[in-house]
Amino acid sequence: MKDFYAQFDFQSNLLFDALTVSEKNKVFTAMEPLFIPKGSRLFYEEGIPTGIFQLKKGKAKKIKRGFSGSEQIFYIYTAGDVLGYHALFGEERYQDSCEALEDLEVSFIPKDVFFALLKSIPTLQQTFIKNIGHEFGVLANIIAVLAQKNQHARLAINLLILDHRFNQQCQDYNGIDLTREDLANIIGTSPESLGRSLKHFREQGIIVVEKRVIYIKNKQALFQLLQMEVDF
Amino acid sequence: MKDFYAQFDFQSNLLFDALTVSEKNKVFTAMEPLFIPKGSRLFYEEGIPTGIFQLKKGKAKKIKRGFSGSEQIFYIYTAGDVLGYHALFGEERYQDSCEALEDLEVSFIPKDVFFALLKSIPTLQQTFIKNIGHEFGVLANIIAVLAQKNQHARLAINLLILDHRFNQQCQDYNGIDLTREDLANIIGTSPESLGRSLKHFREQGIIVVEKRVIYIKNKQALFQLLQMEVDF
DNA sequence: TTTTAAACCTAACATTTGTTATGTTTAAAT
DNA sequence: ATTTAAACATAACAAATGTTAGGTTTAAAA
Repeated sequence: MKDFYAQFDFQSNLLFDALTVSEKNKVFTAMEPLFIPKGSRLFYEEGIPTGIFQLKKGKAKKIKRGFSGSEQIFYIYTAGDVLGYHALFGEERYQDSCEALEDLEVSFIPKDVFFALLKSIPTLQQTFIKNIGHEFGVLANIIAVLAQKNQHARLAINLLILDHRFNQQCQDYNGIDLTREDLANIIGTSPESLGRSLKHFREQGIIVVEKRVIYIKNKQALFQLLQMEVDF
Repeated sequence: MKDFYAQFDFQSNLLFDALTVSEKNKVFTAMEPLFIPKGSRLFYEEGIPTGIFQLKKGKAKKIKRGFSGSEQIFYIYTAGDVLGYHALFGEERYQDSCEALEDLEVSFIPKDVFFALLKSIPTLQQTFIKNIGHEFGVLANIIAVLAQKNQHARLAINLLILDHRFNQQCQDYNGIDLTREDLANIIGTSPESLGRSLKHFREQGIIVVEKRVIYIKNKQALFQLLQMEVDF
C-alpha cells in the first residue's frame, strides 16, 4: 500500500502549490471574501456555475440527491480545499451540490476573473485538469469500497479517511465531528445500523465517543479490518 | 425523471458529433486500426498513456482493482465509445484498466497526433473536458446507487442501463450477455447471490434467461422496483 | 468427437443489515 | 433558566446478503 490516503483524497488544497510566489499573489488578490452560514449551499445541482471557491475556514459536504429522495454524500471538503471548477471547465451546469456543515469563510473567484487567470498563468489550466483526472480515480475507489466492503469495513475506512482529513492540518487532535445521519450517508447505511457498528468499535477499544465526536484510539485495528498492510 | 439513461451513460460515443464534416475527416484519417483479442487490455492502471481509443466493434470493461484483490467494474464500453483521454489531458498515468470482453476492433490515435488535433480543431478540447465533467456526475450517480439501493434494485437499475447500452444501436434485440461474475462485479455482490436475484426476476416474468443471456420482458416492473416514474 | 475446465444453478445455513419502537441526551429556542 | 425539538443510543425482530457445498450445463482444449 503506497499511499492509502491519497487514493481517497481529492487533494484540491494543493492546486495552487505549483505556482510561483508572484502567480500565487495574482490568484489571491483576485479572491473575494464570502460568508456562508451553516446549512446554506455554495452551489446547487443543476445550477449555473458562477466561479470557484476556496474554503478558508469550516467544512462542507458535496452531495448528490439519489433519484428516490435521499442524499448521498460523496466528499467532505475542509479548510484549504478549492472546489467548483468542474462545471466551469465544461461550460455546463453543476453536477452536484455543496452544503456548509459549519459557518464557512470562503474565498470566491468569479468565473470571468478565473478564466483570465487561466490565460495569464499557463500552468494553471493543466494543474486543474490533472486534478479532475485524479478526482475521477478517487470516485472509482469510493465505488469499489461501497461495492465490495461490508458495513464495518466501510466505517473503518471512512473513519481513517475523515480523521486524516480533519486533523492533518491542525496541531490539536479534534477527532471526527459529524452528525450520525451525515456519517451514515457517507458509508451507505442507516443511522441506527451505523450506531451498531460504532458500538462494536467502542467495545473493542478502537474508538472513544464523547458527545457525538469520535476519537480513534487504535488505527492499526482499523487497518487490519481492511486486510491491508499498515503504513501511516 | 427527465433522462434516466443519460445519468448513467458516459455518452462518449457522441464526442465527435459536434464537429464539421471536414473536422471529422481530419480525426478519422488520423486513426490507426488495432485488434485487441478477448481478455487483453487496452491499457493498465498505473501505465503511461499512449493515445486515445475508439471501439469500432466489441465491448470492454473499465475496472479498478480494489485494494483487497478483487476487481470492481464501474463501466462497460460499447461500439462507438471513445476512451483513454482522461490520463492524457492530465499528463498523468492511467487511473484504471480497460479489458476486452470480446475480440475488439479499435481505432487508435497516438498521443502526439491527438494533441495536434486538439490544436487544429478549437472546439475539440472543450468537448472532451465537458465530457469528463459529465462522467464525473455519472460516477457520483453510481456511488448513490451502490450506497442506497439493495441488491434487487441495483440489479434492476443495471439491467436497464446495460440493456439500453447494448441494444440502442442495433436493429435486433440481443439482450444482455455477460458472465455472472462480471455482472456481480458491477452490482457489488457475489455471483451466488446475484443468481438468487436473477431467479427471483425470472419467477416474476420480468426477465427470460437463455444460456447466460438475459432478456428483459417487463421494463415497467424494473422501473417500479426503483420507485421511479416510468419514461422510456 | 471426446475430454476437461470453467461457468452456472440451487439450496441450506450463518451472518449482516434493515426496520420499528422506546427512552435518553443534547442543542436550540423561548 | 425553561421549554421544545432534534439528535442519539439501544434492543428485538424481520429481511437481505454472504458463504459453503453439491450437482449440472456450457464452452474451450485436445
